[in-house]
Amino acid sequence: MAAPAAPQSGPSTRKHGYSRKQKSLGLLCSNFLGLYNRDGVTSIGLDDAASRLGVERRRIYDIVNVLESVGVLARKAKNQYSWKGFGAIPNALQELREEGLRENCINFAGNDDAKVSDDEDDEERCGSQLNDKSNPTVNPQPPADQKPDNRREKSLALLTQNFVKLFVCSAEEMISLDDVAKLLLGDAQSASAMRTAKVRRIYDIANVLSSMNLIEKTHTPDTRKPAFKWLGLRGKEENLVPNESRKRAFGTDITNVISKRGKLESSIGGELDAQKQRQHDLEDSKDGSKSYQFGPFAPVTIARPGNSNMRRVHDWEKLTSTYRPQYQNQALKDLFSHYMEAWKSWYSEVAGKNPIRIS
DNA sequence: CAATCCCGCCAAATG
DNA sequence: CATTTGGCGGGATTG
Repeated sequence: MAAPAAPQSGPSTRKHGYSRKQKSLGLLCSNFLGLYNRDGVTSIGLDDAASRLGVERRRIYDIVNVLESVGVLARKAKNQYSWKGFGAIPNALQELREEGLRENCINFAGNDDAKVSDDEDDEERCGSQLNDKSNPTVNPQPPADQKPDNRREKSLALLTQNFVKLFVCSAEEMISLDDVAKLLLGDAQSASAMRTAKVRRIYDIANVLSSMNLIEKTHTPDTRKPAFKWLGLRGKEENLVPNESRKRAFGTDITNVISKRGKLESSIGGELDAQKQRQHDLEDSKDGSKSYQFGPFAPVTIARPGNSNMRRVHDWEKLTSTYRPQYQNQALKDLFSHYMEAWKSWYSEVAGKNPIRIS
């Protein structure tokens, strides 16, 4: 009983079988976003989301927690979240930045420290480290905190906050996974053991953040180590998406592939849903001289010693609800090709680009 | 082999 | 007490 589900002994099926990509948190998040981004949506029920996305409740919590940290959602009540939209992101980031800077008491003031390649801005935790029922340094709720929120200290939400603060506060636009883990761990001394555990969570966060194009997975130029690049509101233009057409929500249910890890569809016989609609109507790409290597500004002033020169970076204030996936990762892009079709369906509807009427 | 991270058990919060 | 939230890490997948 409870046999771990026969791991489908015999992956003899050369190319078919279980694909973990199809169940990734990132994809799920994209579906979630696509499902609730249309106007008219105000509240989101966890059960509703879970069933419509075809996943267990647990997964929704993961997404919701990180989305809330960026302002896209807000917990309203039990089982109930309210949709704030992408427009709420700039503000949320702003607050995170200020909050992060405030918490950052220590200024190290290290001069001749000079890290070999990348320097990392300190973050949270400056004094206490071991369990001490003192005040929890980093915490939105300053005083009157008697509740043992030891749990909250390790919550995905908080981790996400800190993750974002890391980028929003410093001028760094690329941080290696290793550093992130180290910084989120609680500053100094990083237990190699605990780091491994933490890394799992970081992957979760990164996937969700990636699906929103706030960050992108890459690796350091020099080394081949995995890293995250902060995209922020880069590439956000108020070009289209007046989003004022119709608040009609069609039965656009996009369920994640129904397939469990240990099982493989035996009824799959090349379910290539060859959409008759051509899909090579790539948007943009109008000019081939577009280099998004480093954004228009990208204030990556490596000047660390000076620091404190935090002039207003970017102009996050007018972010539209536009949201177009433009992955560069070969892996993700490949994955997305399949998903793209479904995506474009609703996207074109919302964008009003192609008044296609799917009926 | 190492990096990535899905799945879901089961324990804290709530209601 | 029933439910809702969500740590946490085994171990499957991928690279």
